[in-house]
Amino acid sequence: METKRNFSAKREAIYKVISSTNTHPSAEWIYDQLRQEIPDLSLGTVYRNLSVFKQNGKIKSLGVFNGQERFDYDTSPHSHFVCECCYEIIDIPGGVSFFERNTYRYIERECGVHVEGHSIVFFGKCKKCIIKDQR
Amino acid sequence: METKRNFSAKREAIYKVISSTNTHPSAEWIYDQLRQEIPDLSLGTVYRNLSVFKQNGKIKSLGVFNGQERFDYDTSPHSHFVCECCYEIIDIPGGVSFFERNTYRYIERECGVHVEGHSIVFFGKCKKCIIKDQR
DNA sequence: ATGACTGCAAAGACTTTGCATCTTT
DNA sequence: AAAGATGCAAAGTCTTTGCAGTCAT
Repeated sequence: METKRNFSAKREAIYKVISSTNTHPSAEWIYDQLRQEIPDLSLGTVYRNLSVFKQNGKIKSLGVFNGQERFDYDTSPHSHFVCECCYEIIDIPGGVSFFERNTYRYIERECGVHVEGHSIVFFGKCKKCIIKDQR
Repeated sequence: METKRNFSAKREAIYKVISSTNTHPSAEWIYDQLRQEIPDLSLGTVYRNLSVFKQNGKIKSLGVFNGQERFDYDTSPHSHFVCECCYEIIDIPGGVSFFERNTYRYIERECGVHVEGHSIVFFGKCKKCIIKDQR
């Protein structure tokens, strides 16, 4: 059996940042959070570890918004709201995101594909941006 | 009154390409389609016109997949399937994409935001890639 | 003529990667 | 010591943009 190492101080730190925020961060945001604590951290390391986490299934990519890929440590099914002004991403509480299993089957039948997941994103303007624009 | 020009041979050609395909193209794909017909077309022009169409509401962005922004001339509400192997994007027939108006209201109440739209994307493997992988 | 559109190439933004070095086991 | 992780900087990919020239009205 291969013994996978799967530990490093920096990896832990990166995971801690992403799993302790509800900001759905980008690589750079994580990097900025850690610079003070870990001055010799490299942005490449953040990218490499995010890639590892993604493959592990420890995090999920929410897609690219405003040019940056955004991540979520909460891999349970839920949907998101993205502000088109400031690109804040927030979780939507409740079961808005769920599809019946039948929906997957329907698509598979209808399109001849195999469905493995889905993503629901609502767009609009967040509270802060609404207020900001009223001034 | 301002008189908007809103015409150019190249703009028309670009719109014709995007509106005559069901591939949900990227800028580069459109460019490649037109190179033969219009040898002096520039990729920058494709990007600029796509940006115009987006602002016009003549096309919709489906988001960034595999690093490239993909577009749809069909702006009516419908959802999509994206193959995670080859990044083919196909339309899902039927009403899979609709939310009750109440859903928007629910999110607005719950999150304090203003919802303007949404996007539903299913992920998986397309027919071609399923077959390819069986060999 | 005027304002809009375009080609070209440079610049921008984000992400990936090669290689030497450092860590963990 | 061996395998893996990292820093650094270069390279890669996609997109935007400045400017001079072109096109439609």
